[in-house]
Amino acid sequence: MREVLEPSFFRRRPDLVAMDLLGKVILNKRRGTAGIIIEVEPYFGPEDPASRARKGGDLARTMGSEPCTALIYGVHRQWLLNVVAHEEGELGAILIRGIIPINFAIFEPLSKPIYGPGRVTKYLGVDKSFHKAFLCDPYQELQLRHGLSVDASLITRSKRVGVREDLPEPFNFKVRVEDLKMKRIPLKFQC
DNA sequence: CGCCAGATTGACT
DNA sequence: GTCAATCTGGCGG
Repeated sequence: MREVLEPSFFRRRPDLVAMDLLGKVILNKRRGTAGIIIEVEPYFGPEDPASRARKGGDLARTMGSEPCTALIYGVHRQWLLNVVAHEEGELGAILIRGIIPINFAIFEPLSKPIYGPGRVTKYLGVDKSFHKAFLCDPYQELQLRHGLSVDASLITRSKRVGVREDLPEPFNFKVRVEDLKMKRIPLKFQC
């Protein structure tokens, strides 16, 4: 447990990956910051009116790159952290919108949740330099690791935040913090 | 090359 | 409530 996620985890439909990312851990090894993911949004290919995939260029190319690659989207003076996720030959990425800061070593919360994709990257110390980093590699500075298991019944769905033209289905996924069972888990390995 | 819009945030009227 | 900062790609001249 608590190891990095497998790339195959991300080789599925972005909405399914998004839901399963809730409870997982994002870790910045260099900075020593980490958080449990509590809010995400999937973005799909060109059929998704809110997706940067339809714009082409580097963002669209990155959305089609190796699943588990970081995609850093710069907008309005924020860096937004996404993880590439898609089936073979498709495009997709998951936006990380909320975390609970944790002490990774003892796996305990450090503070109230952080909501807002720009605030998440600011807390974690993620910027453009992490663009295209591979997050399923234990030797990378930025990693995605296993964390808590979240029951599907505890996931709330709503429309994606801040998009003008959204898909008919609600694609914002959240877990309520009080529904997360935090328990002390001894660290089996050092990182 | 200039200008616009967007998956935002925080400061200020 | 309003405004502006800043990154990227599309579009128009």
